Amino acid sequence: MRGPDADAVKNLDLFAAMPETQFDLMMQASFLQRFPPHVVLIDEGDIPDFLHVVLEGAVDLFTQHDEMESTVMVVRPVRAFILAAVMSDQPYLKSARTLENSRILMIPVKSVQAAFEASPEFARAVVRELAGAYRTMTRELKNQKLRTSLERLANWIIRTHARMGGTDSFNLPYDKRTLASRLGMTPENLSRTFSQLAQHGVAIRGRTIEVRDLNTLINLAHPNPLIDDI
Amino acid sequence: MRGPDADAVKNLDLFAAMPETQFDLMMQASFLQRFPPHVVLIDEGDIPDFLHVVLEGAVDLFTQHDEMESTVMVVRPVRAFILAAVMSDQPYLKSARTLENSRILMIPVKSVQAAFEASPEFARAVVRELAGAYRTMTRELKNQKLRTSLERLANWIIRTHARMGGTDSFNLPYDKRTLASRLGMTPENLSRTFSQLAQHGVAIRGRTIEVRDLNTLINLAHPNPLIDDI
DNA sequence: TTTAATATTTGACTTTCGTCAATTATTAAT
DNA sequence: ATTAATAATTGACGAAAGTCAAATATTAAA
Repeated sequence: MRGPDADAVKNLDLFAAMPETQFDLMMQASFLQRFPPHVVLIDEGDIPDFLHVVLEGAVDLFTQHDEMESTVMVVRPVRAFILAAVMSDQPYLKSARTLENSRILMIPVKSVQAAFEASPEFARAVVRELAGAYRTMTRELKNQKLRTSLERLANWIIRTHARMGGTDSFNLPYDKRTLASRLGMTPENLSRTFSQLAQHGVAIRGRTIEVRDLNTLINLAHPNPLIDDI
Repeated sequence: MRGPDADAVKNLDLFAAMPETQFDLMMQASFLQRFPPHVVLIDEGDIPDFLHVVLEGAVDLFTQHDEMESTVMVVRPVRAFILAAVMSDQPYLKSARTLENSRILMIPVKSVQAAFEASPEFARAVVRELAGAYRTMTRELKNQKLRTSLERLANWIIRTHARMGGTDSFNLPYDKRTLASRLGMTPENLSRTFSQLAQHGVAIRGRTIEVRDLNTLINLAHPNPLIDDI
């Protein structure tokens, strides 16, 4: 792979410090694919064969058990996902599916592992990435264990509001079913929880969320830098 | 530090492949401390100064927010903990306190980072450890999001039963308050959930758990290798 | 041991959240 | 634009889990 896509990938923290030749070697073994929405890219339990990088679109990392299903996170460009399974040669613990039309770069596991052996810069970056992923998961577990669903939603809105640039009103980045699952609740409960937020400075019209009174919302949500990554 | 303690540490996956001289260098900068039960070793939010290794006793990794507190995991010998914060120079996301009389090895962050730069073997081990820690946290989150507290307790018993060597009856490794928190429920709810398990092949007398009918218990719990690490 | 402190259990009750079914919106397809 | 399909909301209800207080156990201390 070459061109602007390769540049975008090379600009990732994960690959930026890697020697150019090593990176090119890895890219030569990799390929790019387009997928329509709702295509399953990874089945949990499978042994990893590729490191995936979202270049465009969005990927839902989810998991199933008994009749239950839950979205763990949504990955957006440009970002690699499920590095831990790749680096440890262990079965995927999460499945992955596209949420939208997406372009995904697939780097063979062997190439990633070879690059890791060959490049100390890349090795350092892998450690940073894994440590960051671990910490993200720790935050998520804390969010889940220490908060009610009202608080989780309130904090999600605060965080997303900030990510969208702090503009008063923004659109949901994915459908409410996915958001509910991501936040660990049912769609019905999400719907009711949204209504509750009317008393706390938030207005919802369809997919549009308007933060009318951020202070009131913060007062309810109790955002915490050791949970919310703010 | 020298002697059998150093040997135990050197035998950890994390340090086993490291060159002897490098390891000795690290140990020279480290020190060993004894702590009584319920001593706080780490406060979440602080910047890491040591990598900790439990040599004896048990350490509770927990987190607090609003009036809530939750145990994330209990670390037993011989095991390092909170490596991710150390490797990424970021604030601890969890606090740590002893549950019992414990001996803790404290390795200065600088020494760990120096060893990481100097030894590719250690670098590889760090990646394995972080990837494993990430996966443990992923499992924990799945456990929390996909299961009821009855199922979490049932699976915890199956797992602990297996770890204790599969003997029919074993003792709780820590008090019920901590177990409840670890499993994401209140002590009252744990107590009631234990009673429910009487109909599913488990008998509880004080701290002793007897697995009377493992098949019945498994039938309730639905253990899953992608959650339970079995 | 006996007492005091702490941990656990139980009861009564509330809150949170899930389920199922019926509507109502929204989106996609003809 | 009309229809069909899908998504979201609402109501009615039940189940799961939390809270508070009191009663029992258990453990630690005198």
